[in-house]
Amino acid sequence: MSKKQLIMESALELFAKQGFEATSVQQITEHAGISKGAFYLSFKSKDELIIGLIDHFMLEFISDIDHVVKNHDNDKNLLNEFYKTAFHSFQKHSDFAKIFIKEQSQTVNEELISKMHHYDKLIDKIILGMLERLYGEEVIYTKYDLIYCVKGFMHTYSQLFLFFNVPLDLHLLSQSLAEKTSLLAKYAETTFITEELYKTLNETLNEKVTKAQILEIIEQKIEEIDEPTESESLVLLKEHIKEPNLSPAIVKGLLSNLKDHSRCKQVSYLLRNYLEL
Amino acid sequence: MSKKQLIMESALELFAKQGFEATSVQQITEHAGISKGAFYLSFKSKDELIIGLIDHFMLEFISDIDHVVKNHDNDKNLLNEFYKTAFHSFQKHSDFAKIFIKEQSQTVNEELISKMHHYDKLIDKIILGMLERLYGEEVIYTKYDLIYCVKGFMHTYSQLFLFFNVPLDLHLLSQSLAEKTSLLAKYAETTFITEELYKTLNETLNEKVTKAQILEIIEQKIEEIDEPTESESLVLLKEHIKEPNLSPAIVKGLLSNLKDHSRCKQVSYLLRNYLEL
DNA sequence: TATACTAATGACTGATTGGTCATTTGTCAA
DNA sequence: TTGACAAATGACCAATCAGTCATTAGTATA
Repeated sequence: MSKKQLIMESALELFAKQGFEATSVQQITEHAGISKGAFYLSFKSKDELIIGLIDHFMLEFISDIDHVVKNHDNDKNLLNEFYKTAFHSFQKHSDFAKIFIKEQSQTVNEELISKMHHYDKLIDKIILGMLERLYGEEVIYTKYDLIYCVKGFMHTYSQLFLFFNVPLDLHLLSQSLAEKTSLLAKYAETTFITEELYKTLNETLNEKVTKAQILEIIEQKIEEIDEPTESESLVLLKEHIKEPNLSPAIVKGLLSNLKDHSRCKQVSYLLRNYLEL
Repeated sequence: MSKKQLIMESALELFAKQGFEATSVQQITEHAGISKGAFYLSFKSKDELIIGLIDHFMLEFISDIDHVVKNHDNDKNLLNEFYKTAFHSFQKHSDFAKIFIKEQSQTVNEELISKMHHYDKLIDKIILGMLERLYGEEVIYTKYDLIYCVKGFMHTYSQLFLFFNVPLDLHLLSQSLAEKTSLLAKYAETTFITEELYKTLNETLNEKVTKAQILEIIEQKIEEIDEPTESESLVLLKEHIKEPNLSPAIVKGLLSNLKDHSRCKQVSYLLRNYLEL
């Protein structure tokens, strides 16, 4: 494990327990068994660390639910699978989920706030796509409102397994929320969040991932990954992004090499978005 | 205005903007135009201040919605009035609402956590009473689940006017949520939070379960369960709790016998908590 | 073994924290 | 005007913070 990963894991645990502000760099380095100086060899600052954590896990979460919505072929079960995937991800990375909920609107750091909004919008987009696919014209006026209901459900119910250590039947939970969502989609008529209001709320942020950002993420992944296929695919794609030199078919093939690798699928998602595929 | 009130108002503003941890006593006293020493004449510590704030506003909020539920005589409009009152209160005390959402699960302070749980339970009770009054037998199995839906709606939609400064039509919002709640109450069937799960959650929140309580729960389960493995495991664990006589490995094994049985996993959870495993 | 280079250390800095307390200021009645 | 007492002050404390950097340890090459 790289030092960077070691630090991130230690920090994750402490941030989840105490919150970001209340956790000192000293505590993190002691918990990781390294010196304070070593921390600053991996991260320029404490802020850079939390942003790294947010990026890492949010990308994984988003690529997970995006994958389900894009590739699940049984519409009847899609809602169910969506919730199951989301909650499974929360449970798997419960320390991160705690941090995410805690720092969601509590931070002072400007960059972090816009990061959060950015990811929130990506989630919105995925939920919206799902609702459109499932209900089409039926929800044309209510879909923006429904996004908030879905997120409301996810928030309240996720508290259950995040902050009370209760064993829960995620399958039943997903089924229950799928039923509720479906009921609202089919019968709710009084919409509060219209398309216009939704657009107004979100017009604040509209930034794409920059070339530099995506290159940095790929480089980080290359160091992290040992498997030759994935590693080589990443190197080739990195060069292609610096200066396009591969045919669409090759790019697509390389991306599919990454799609099913658990630690590469989020970068695969980012690349698909960046290359507009 | 008393010095105490002056300090509370200044702190409210700063906590809402920056969070509790990130706001220093110095900042508060400067903002209030008093000396640092004067702060400690009114409050024994910074923690006492935040607890005072939580108490003050939560009591007002809770008495507001309780009053609506208890005294509103037109059942047809009750849901609507409930949401309107809640959101009106959020809007009127938006600084406090921000603090409440931010610190809800982020704080380290033990007293504050139990305060929060206490008020959360009071809110639950009010919502539950409202649902029972409106739908009676109809929601006998779904009402605990519905509490979480109502709170989910309140949480997501309140973010809108708390963190985006957009003028919103609270009347329409309340109407929309009342319709949604009513739909779920009438048609939702797949309940996730059963009465038993709800009670389990709230028991663990409270002070620790006592030995007598846990023994009683186990005895009740033993009578309820027919399967020999689960039943025998319960009997052995009961003896172990009366007087510890089993090795950690055996205890762990017995608990895992219970974990996957749908009607035993709650008691398994309680035991794990009680035995601090 | 000698050299060159990177990785890692932890004592240190200056700033800030929550909280204290000797001192000053303000307000009374006598 | 004086004395008594409460209200208010802010310099001060030890602890802790994020971040730095001269120094050392470890490793690879010649």
